[in-house]
Amino acid sequence: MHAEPPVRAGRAKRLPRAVRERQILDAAVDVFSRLGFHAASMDEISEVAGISKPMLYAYLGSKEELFATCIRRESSRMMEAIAAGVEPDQPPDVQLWSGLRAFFGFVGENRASWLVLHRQASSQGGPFAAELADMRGRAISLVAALLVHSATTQDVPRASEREAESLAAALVGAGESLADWWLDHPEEPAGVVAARLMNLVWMGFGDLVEGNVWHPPSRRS
Amino acid sequence: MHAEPPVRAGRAKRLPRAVRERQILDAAVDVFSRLGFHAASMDEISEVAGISKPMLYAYLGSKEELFATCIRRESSRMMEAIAAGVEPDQPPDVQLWSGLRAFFGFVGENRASWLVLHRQASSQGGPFAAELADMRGRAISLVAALLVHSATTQDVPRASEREAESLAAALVGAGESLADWWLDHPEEPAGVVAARLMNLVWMGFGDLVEGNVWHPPSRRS
DNA sequence: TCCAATACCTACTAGCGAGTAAGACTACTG
DNA sequence: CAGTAGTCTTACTCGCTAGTAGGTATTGGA
Repeated sequence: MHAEPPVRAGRAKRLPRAVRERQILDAAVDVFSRLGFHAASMDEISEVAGISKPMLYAYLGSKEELFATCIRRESSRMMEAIAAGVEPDQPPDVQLWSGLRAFFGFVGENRASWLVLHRQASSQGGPFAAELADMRGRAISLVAALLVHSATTQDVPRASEREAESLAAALVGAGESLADWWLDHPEEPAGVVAARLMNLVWMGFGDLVEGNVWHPPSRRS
Repeated sequence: MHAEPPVRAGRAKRLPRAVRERQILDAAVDVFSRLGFHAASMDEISEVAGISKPMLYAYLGSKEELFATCIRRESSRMMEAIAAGVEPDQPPDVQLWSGLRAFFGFVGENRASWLVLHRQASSQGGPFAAELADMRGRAISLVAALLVHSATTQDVPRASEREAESLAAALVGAGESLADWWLDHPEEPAGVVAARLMNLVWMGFGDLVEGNVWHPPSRRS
């Protein structure tokens, strides 16, 4: 009746550019993850960010540029999280295990990021697909290198480059799909989901149906 | 210079409704697979189909209805192809193998269908996601049932319902991802790609890096 | 206290694309 | 040669959204 700013006061508080840009990117990731690239409107993003549309354009450029920036930021965050979690001096199975743990940990704590990266970016044909395919390609190459390395270590040089890469693609896809499944069954802890995938790809169904499971080497005993 | 209708003559030849509907659906799958749901316009679909826009609406309804119809048709085709390829009276590993062969065979011969199903449908939040998730869910359940069955056959009842389902989700995702990878490496035959995935999920990396591979039981020797 | 830079806004334009109104062509039926 | 049912078209309306023009607060320095 006489008072006002419960939501969306007329004018936003004045803030330095760097801070606003982060807020805008946060809002953009949120909206893009919920609606997808096309269905998301710049009006809604600006509203969620708490500023007006021209600010968006002044700071982040066009809609496409904004989306690309989101993808770059989120993919960097994810790759860093995984790199931080992996233990490079361990045997291959342990490296894979720690990588999977880090991946599922990230997804669990950054659902919006994951949705933008996995669903939205891959389905837009624009320059984003390239951006995204690039990150995905790096992940696949990483896994492929791990495979080749562990194979050659065992004196089994039969894994060709292409074979390793295709297996890595399958593994990455399995991780993505399992992450999606996990979003619908959030009651499970990240470690359990990661362990399942680890068992699948390391042991295989053939072993699993016979009761043979993989488990991490105990740290201290 | 005096004759013409190489492209888009003024008026389309008169055809019975059923035939036109098939043409329209073919065109729609093509355009949707290239551009995605939102970026595809009804104008372009009608042009590719060789008719005018009101025909689209008269026969197939709104854009959403059209897309849903595409998804239903293509998913049915795929499920039938897989069902036709699987051999129900065989042991679990052979069943899985024949299913994978059928799947990659279908994708290889129906790239557009696959793109619509996998990329476009899953990223639209509308009622399509439900439609698509439904088919995907059926596939996952099928695999899960196969897993549970093969586990119980071996007197290892430890695979819980949920565990089997999540493993099946991972496997389906691995198949999808590998199919996408395959689109970028089409020189490989379907059977080779299918065999790789079969080895991965049945034997596991642990066996593969040691040189142990799975291969189908020879039919006649 | 003035000034300039930077943050921020309201209020538009422009164009694309879903969906439709109203009618024209074709073919079969009597 | 009607008449009628089904096929097919041109030529719109109308809403929505990317992007912008032009102007107003706020701050910090001279």
